[in-house]
Amino acid sequence: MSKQLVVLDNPTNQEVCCPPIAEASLDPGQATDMARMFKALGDPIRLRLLSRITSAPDGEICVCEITGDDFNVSGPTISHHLKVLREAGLIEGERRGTWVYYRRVTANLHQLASLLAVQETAGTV
Amino acid sequence: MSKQLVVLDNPTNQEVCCPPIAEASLDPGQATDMARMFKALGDPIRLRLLSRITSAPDGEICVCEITGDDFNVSGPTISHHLKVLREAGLIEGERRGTWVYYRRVTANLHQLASLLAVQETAGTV
DNA sequence: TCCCTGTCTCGACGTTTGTCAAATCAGCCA
DNA sequence: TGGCTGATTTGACAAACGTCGAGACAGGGA
Repeated sequence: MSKQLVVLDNPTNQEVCCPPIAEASLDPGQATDMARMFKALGDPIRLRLLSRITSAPDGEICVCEITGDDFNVSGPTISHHLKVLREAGLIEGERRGTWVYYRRVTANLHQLASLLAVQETAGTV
Repeated sequence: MSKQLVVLDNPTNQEVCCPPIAEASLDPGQATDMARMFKALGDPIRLRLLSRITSAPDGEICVCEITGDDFNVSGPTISHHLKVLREAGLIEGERRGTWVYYRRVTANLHQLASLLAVQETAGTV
């Protein structure tokens, strides 16, 4: 492994998945892939972490700006949640010298959003 | 309770939540609400159930078309998953005589999708 | 009325998850 | 080289989750 700019990991980086759930039934294999990503979003701390990363002005954020923050949780726990998001393919991390930076994986976030796309039919709750 | 057309439950039916995570950091309260819905999507069986319901031609589907299907899981387990989706506010159920029908809650699905909205910047992974 | 079918609830089980403290790894600098 | 800071891994534990079988409830029909 080279020393600089190592992309930590991003196992589920499939390109494009499937039509919106409103258009056709998801097949079991696709459902497993997508569920892994949704599960990663199923925790308030991870959702806030992802939001911080995704909305960062520079497109990335240093972990040093996160740890011991207003998350009311220990450093290792933050690290654990970042790993879950990383292994789900929603973010990717990179070490630059002392610090580690995270940024979003746009394609996969977009994939989730379009999977949930529904037309707002009038009269529907 | 009246006998016909009883809406089973739909506790988290908040109207509109928050800007996309890419635009501003989610506050803790909103993150908790949204995470509850995402967690409900974090299981392959539930995702497939939601897809079946959401893509049903009539806008709703009878549980009798689901139970003992190709989900490789028992009836009570299907029932459990439907309950999780229901309590997350993603679907709602209604009994009509012998059968129970489920349909999607469009507003909340839309809310999740727009929370994940990201612009596909060129050159981003 | 009684039974039958469809759906849900209850209780139990093994597994997974979220959390922490302690230890470890990675890179910088004296 | 050694020590320092930043970030992750490990090991442990309680809580939550997914699953099932058994039983209960709801409605329809004989």
